[in-house]
Amino acid sequence: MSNIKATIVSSELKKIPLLSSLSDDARDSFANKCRWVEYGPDKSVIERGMFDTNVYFIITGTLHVLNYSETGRVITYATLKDGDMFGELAAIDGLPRSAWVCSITPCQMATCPSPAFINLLSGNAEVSLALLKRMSSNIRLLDDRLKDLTLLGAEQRACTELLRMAKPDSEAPGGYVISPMLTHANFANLVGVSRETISRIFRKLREESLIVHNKRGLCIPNRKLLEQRAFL
Amino acid sequence: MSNIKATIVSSELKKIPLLSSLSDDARDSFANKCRWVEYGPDKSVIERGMFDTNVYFIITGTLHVLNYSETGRVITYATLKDGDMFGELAAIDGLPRSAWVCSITPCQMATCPSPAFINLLSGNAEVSLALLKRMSSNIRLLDDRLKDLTLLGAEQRACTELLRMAKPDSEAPGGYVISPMLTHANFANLVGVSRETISRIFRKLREESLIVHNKRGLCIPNRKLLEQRAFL
DNA sequence: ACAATAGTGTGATTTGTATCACATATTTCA
DNA sequence: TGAAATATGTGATACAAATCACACTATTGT
Repeated sequence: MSNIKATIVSSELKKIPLLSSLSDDARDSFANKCRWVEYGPDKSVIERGMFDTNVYFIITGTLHVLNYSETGRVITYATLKDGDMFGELAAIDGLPRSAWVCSITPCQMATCPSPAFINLLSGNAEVSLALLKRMSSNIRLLDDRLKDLTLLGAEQRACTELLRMAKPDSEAPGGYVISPMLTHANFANLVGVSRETISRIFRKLREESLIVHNKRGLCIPNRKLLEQRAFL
Repeated sequence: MSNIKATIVSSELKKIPLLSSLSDDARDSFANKCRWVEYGPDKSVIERGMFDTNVYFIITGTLHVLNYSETGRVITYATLKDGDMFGELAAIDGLPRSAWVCSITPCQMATCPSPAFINLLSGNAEVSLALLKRMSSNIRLLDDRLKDLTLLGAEQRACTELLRMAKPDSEAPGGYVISPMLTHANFANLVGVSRETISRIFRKLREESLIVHNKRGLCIPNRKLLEQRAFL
């Protein structure tokens, strides 16, 4: 890779929170170990069971982390966006990939081989700690979803997931939005129910004005009310 | 804490795989930051929502990591044993505890405050990396269980969990054992089904000789057969 | 050795959610 | 602009698993 390209990669890597503690020099030299990769929409970046160990840093684009059953049903673990990373598990433990990662939108990413990543971690306690934090929050989320899945019904889980995804709405004071909203089918995979069930649940929530659909996505006018619904 | 006590703690900490890369000196000085704690059986060590951030290293004893629903139903995430650790999430990110940890048998543990643990990680890339590995395998397990829960039926999940828990049987060549076996109720919480359903599933598996109960616990004479059952 | 407690087995019934089978919208792009 | 492809809405039915209710069996302790 040319130095010019590496310099470009390095400046793009500034957008990755995990690497924010690196000095310019350290980031430059790490960027030298990275490759620039681009994917179109609906492309598979990582496939379950493969033995590659590269780490990916998302500069722009959206991807889904998911798994299939033999019968073709899907479970979605997470939606990844600009600034996120993935592929760290295999890079750390060398085991085969545990899930698929597929691009939704076109994606630009920097990727580096496992040894370069391990080397980065060994030499930078701050990056190491940042990754530990990332993985902690990952585990907390997985714990929560596992709990929801065994202890809650479909409607409660759907509400909980809506609350997790909602961000304060800049255009409606006090309100929350999910924008852009996933398709029912995708949301269903995330919650672990059928598409039809999500459709029925949303109808009810809409009838009670707990959620509102518009062009911006899905709005939650009153978060408290939805929380009440999620907890009983 | 007296130096004598710290020395004892240090030698006990040798049993913790996570700390195995530490030199005697480094371990001694870390042991100085630790406190020795003991719990009887059925005691709560960590409670969901609490803001303490201590890390625990299990010298002897067994504990369960779990969560309750409002209705009293339980989900068990993991069983921890000698050499394991817990409490690292809160120590790393400072957030409230995400689950309960309860002693099953009497327990002896070393515990240290979050800053001492963070300090240990910052100064020891090897320990840091070992923890990253531990958390990676944790995430893989959670991913798997989440997948099983949404994509598989109760019987398949029960078989999968049996396979996960089984270890090669030293007394029966080629066979596997789970020893000691959990109660049906506990196993049910782990798999995310009712106790009665586990009872019925075990009856079927016993009728087909896929599992055998005896005083040592639960034996799996032919792992391959059980795997077949789990995958269809 | 006995009662008390904890764990297990099994039928009958109810429940939630998947599945099937369409109708109806909405978006995409030729 | 119209046709194809995607996404959504909704009833009817099927089914797996929870729940309820109780008998039975081990384990524990005094």
